[in-house]
This record gives sequence, C-alpha cells and structure tokens, in this order.
Amino acid sequence: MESFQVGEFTFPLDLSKPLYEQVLQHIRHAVARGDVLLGTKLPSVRDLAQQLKINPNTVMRAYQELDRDHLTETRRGQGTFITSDLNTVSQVKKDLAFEAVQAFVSTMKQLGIDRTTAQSLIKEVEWHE
Amino acid sequence: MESFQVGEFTFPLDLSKPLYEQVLQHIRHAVARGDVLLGTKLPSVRDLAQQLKINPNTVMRAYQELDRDHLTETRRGQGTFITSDLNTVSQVKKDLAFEAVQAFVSTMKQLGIDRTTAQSLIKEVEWHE
DNA sequence: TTAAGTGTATTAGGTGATATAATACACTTA
DNA sequence: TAAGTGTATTATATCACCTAATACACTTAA
Repeated sequence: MESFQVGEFTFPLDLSKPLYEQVLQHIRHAVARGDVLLGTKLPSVRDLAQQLKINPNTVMRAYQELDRDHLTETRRGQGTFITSDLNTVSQVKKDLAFEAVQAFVSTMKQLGIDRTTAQSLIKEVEWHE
Repeated sequence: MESFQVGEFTFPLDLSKPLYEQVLQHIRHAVARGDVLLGTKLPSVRDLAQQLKINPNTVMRAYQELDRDHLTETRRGQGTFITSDLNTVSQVKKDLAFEAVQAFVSTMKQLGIDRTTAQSLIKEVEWHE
C-alpha cells in the first residue's frame, strides 16, 4: 500500500480497487469531511498523474466523476476546483453516509443479526477520530 | 436481477458482481443465518450450474471457497455438504459481522461522522427481519 | 502575440479477472 | 457396470481497467 503526499492530500493507493475510484473517493471524502477549503484548486490532471505515478487519463476519469456529482467545477484552461456551494457538500456527505448505512444494515440482515445486536457490535469497536 | 429457486435456496443473480462470489455469499449467509440444516447436501455442481444457467466451473469455484472456509466439506464422488460443526458456523458468522462493522466504521470515520451520529443514522433505517 | 499551463478527445494496446465450452479423469454408490 | 459425484485441463471470449502517445482547445501571463 503505497502512499503519496500531494499538497494537502495524502493518497494511499493500492491495486485492490480501481485507481480512479480510489482517487475519486479520497477527494470526495476529504471534501465531505471538511478537510478542504471550498473553492480550492485541485492539482492539474498532469500534475497529479505524475505525482501518483499513474496515467493522466485515470486522473481525468476521477475528476470527471467529481464534476458529475457537482463536487468540483472544471474551468477549461484553468483547472478543477472544489465547489463553493456548502449545500452540495453536505448533501453529498449525507448521501455517502446513507449509502454506507444501507449497505451495513443489509449485510446485518443477511446474517440474521438484529438491530440491537448490530448497535452493540459497533460499540465494541475502537473509534479514534 | 434474475432470481432462481433451487431447493431451499433462492439465488438472486445479476451482473454487478462476479457470479461465483454471489453464489458463495448466498450460501455462506444462509448457513450463518441458520437457514440451512447442518450436514445438508448442497446441489451437485452440474445440477446447480444448470439451474442457475451458469457454467459448472463457476459453481465449483464457489464450492471450493466454501470448503476453504470449512463451511462445507466435499466428499469425492458423493457431493458437497454443509459442515456439521456448529462452532465453525458461528465463527464464520462472527467474522462476517466483524468485517461488516469494520467497513462501516471505517467509512463513517472517513466521512468525519462520530459514533453517536452513526448510531442514530442506523436507528432511522427500517429494519424488517 | 506567444508560450506555458490548463482540460479534453482519440486511438491503440496490454493485462488480469471472469465466465464459458468441451473433454477427460477419478471416486462412490446402487 | 452405470449413473452420479467432484476435479482437472485447455482453449476461447469478454470486459474493466490502465497505459501510451498525440493532438486539440482554452486561459492566462509574459
């Protein structure tokens, strides 16, 4: 699991998942968490690709998906910027959280574990933030 | 999402994930949930393949992985049987649950959501069992 | 006007996971 | 012996992902 420091971002990349998805998810989560100032300019496609030692097309794919979610805004010739709309950010955060909860609950049900037990399982986990 | 009824099992299969993984997971969860009698004989490789309209090799791959987890026991010339060891079953169930909890907590942390909030999100979800 | 830095598009190729197909072999049971 | 099991092998096809190389369009600042 190689890790890359790029500006304020730390990208842990491995081969267990698609690279574009990891880049995408890392930026998305950083924004949702509020770790990035709204309006911030992301590294250029070529720049990030070079630093992560991956292909520019792969970075572009991640950026385009961020754009589709309106989490970023791309200005041709200028770069790709984090949205300045706080509502969008908090909505995305809600969506991601909801998605995760759904997946978790679904698995618990498949295993025949009830809500109360699931809750207590979570209590047993260390939760350093 | 096509669904196949095979004996006591209902297999919902789609193309979003590998077929062998879906077969594997479905049986694993059914056993963990206690839906299947211990010692039960699974459908033969050829039989299940035909009913699910997939290749025998794909079914075999699923069965072999179940064997590796000791959730099933294969007797050459006889078939593949659910283990009769209750301890193994409950251990697998614990492992799967733990895995799911870890994934959930990890995502929540990545999103900057604290334990209390996460717990309350789960409370908001319908939980028919 | 020009040069450098941006995103974007296109075409080509490589790799690995997944699934299929066809066939053969080995074991168990009736 | 025959039918039903798991197992192994080889070949083929497809798809997602990634890379490579190149060209184009736009923006900004020198």
